[in-house]
Amino acid sequence: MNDINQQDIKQRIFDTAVSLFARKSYGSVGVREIAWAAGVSISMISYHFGGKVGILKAIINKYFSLFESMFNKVVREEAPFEANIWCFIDGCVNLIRQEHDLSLVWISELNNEIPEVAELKALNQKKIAASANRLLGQVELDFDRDQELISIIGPALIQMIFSHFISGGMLEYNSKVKFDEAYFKRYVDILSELCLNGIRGIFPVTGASGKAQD
Amino acid sequence: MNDINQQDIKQRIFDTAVSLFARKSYGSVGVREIAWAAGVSISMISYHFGGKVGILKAIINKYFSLFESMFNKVVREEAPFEANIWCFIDGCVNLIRQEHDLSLVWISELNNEIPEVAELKALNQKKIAASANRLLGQVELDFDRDQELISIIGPALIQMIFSHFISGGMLEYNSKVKFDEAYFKRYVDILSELCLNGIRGIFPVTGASGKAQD
Amino acid sequence: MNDINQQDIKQRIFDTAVSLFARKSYGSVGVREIAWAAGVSISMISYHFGGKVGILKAIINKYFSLFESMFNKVVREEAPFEANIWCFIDGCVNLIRQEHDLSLVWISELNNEIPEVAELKALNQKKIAASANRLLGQVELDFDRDQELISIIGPALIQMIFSHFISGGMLEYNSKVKFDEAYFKRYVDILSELCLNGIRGIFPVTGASGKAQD
Amino acid sequence: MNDINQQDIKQRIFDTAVSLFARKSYGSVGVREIAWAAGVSISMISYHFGGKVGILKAIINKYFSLFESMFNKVVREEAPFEANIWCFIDGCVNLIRQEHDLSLVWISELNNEIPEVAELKALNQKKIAASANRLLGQVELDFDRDQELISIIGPALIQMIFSHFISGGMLEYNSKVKFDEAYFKRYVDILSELCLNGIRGIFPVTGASGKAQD
DNA sequence: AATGAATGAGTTTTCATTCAT
DNA sequence: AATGAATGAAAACTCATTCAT
Repeated sequence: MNDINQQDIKQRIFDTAVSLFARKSYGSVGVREIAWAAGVSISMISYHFGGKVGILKAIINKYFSLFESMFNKVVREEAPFEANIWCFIDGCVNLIRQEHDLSLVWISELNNEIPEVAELKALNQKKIAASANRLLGQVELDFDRDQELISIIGPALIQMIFSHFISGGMLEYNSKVKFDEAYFKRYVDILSELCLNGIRGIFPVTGASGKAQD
Repeated sequence: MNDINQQDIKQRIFDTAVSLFARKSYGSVGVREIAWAAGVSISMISYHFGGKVGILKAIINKYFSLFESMFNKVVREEAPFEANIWCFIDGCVNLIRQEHDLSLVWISELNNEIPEVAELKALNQKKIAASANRLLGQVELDFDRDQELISIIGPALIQMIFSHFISGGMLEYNSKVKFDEAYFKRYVDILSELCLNGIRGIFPVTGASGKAQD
Repeated sequence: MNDINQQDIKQRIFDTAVSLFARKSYGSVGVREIAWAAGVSISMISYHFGGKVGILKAIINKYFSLFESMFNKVVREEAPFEANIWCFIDGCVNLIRQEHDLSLVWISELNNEIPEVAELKALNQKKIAASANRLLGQVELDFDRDQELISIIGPALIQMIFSHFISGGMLEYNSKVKFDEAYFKRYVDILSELCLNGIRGIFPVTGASGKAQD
Repeated sequence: MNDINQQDIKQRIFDTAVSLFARKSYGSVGVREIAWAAGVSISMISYHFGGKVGILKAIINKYFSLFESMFNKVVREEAPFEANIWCFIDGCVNLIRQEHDLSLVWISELNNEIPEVAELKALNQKKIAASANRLLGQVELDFDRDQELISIIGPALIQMIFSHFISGGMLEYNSKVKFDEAYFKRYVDILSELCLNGIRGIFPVTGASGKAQD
């Protein structure tokens, strides 16, 4: 084997597993299937990832590093809240589109009960919470009153962003719509409007307009 | 065993499976685990449901019948669009809260690849689409222009409604919030506002205000 | 399958495993080998014994129940110490000859490190110690002085008794000796004499002659 | 790596393997475990010993060379039989104490069924037999009559000597005894007495007193 | 209707060894 | 001399289902 293939194998296992997990869920995919699809021998999975669960952990870690760098790139504290929301949604959508299967595995295996994975989940939660707080830090919030609100809108936003990609087959009944560049531009706009108008409606005067308004 | 137990057994299997599938996903739960947890013999699963997948199909069917009757109860064509949206969200949330595990299994196993289940999925999609159309039928829509919009907001709404229940552990970072009756009242209100304000923002003059408004 | 075979399978697995473990050691025998040799399907091992280690545990338990009932049958507190020693050795030798492989597995896997087996070992130790104490209870011992002595002679006696069966191949160099009934009669006599004369030599006047001497 | 490390590696593998085999038996220890524990790469085992079984062969050879030189040092043909017995037991005990794990592996893997190892066993048997004959050669034996006796007492003596080290955990019920220098002095004395008194009892007049006695 | 023994294909993981470097 | 990636066979075990009772 040459150097290219050596690096290849680990990557090929990873990519194949991501693709299979996304389509069939972690629990329904066996190591054999991954190995066969990747064109490597079964033992390579234990060798490179220490077992099946190791791939999942690698996937989660990978997704988070991508999410984090995306967040740091698109959200700027000096920007207006509205712009940041749009940029965040746009960043998420771009990330999901670029790393479609990876993102899908992450969102799908969120309530995975494997103990080792639960640790990573906990870590992820903290990171997400920290990121979210940076985003929300811009808005003048009465925390005692609005904490509840945030704990509702936060997850709702995430699920909304993922909705198109999760529902997958559910959308097929409407086959006229083409999922092209323009579609996703609209997708981001609509979700962004939905979110901002929604928040404005709920915080009638102060609040959602953000500090940047001043 | 007497007749009471007979019915018992099938029900006990169903309930136990729902609970286990919700916590650990369909793929990660074995028939033995179900049988043991339900206190019945393993063969009973094949006997009553024709196999493991039979339980999943029963779950999906059950959820749909519940969903359908909920929808028919809360959505009224003569009511204003806004009221219907609120009632729909409220109905969904109530259904999820009453049949928490059942709902979770349904939403989680949406992109299950088992062929037999895929058929049910197709059926479900049609039913949901039909229901959604009844809801949306109230609004004056330019279908050629707004079809895209609907195909975005529809799934987004569903995922938003489920967001609190899906994200589960993700919310723990905010431990001050108690998930009581008042919380879910607020939950419905907020999501409803978010949705309606959002739509109003996007359809500035005509549109979202709906036929009923006239 | 008829009733005879049903009971047969578990027993056949047990017997086959005992035979294989005795010849090749627990660690070197796989479940497949056992299943094949016993003419049953591999899953039957997990089914009936909960796994490979379950067979070993069953073996140990079985041996101990045999050992215990043997001990209770041959050792009588009212008999003289010398007679009891002879009877004990004779009982052991008979047990080993009747349950040759079982005994061999037990003695061979004594320092097995499998955790689950260690628990059984501990239990066994207590039982053996209790039995040994009943045997030694007859002798007037200065415990503070003779505890050491007992802790040396006890294991030495056990190993001596097993020596012929452990060494297996080691004896082959002397092929003229036939291992028949007469041989084992001599075997018991010799070991018994060795033991008693040895003890008499060490406890010159009091002691080993035992209470029964009075 | 320099020459020092080269020798180091082979030795480290050997020592680590001896320690692991002693604790967990040959069959239960894998090459990786050895390599990891020794801090060398896995291939080194095949490289230096030609495979896992090569280590075991090396262990057996090593133990025999130690045993042989011990025997030649402690047993002297001109010495009285009793003295030789004591010296032999003392030599064995010292060897076992100095090379505890090595000795344990040897005694534990005696009935190992690996073909390559069986050859070594055969060789060992001859050497032991030859050594034993030198020891017994001192005694006036009627070989036709006493061959049986020897074939019994020989292995019994070996097992007796090892008994303390084999039984390991079995002794724990008697925790007051400390296994110090004085203990092993007593250990040798007791076993020696046991053996000699035993033999004297069996060969009442002639025999065990030995040629050298005259 | 209900059981539990039995199955064989399935699971993941580990094995000792080989090979190119 | 030494490595570590790679392998294929084998490890123990679990799977959902079937079948005689």
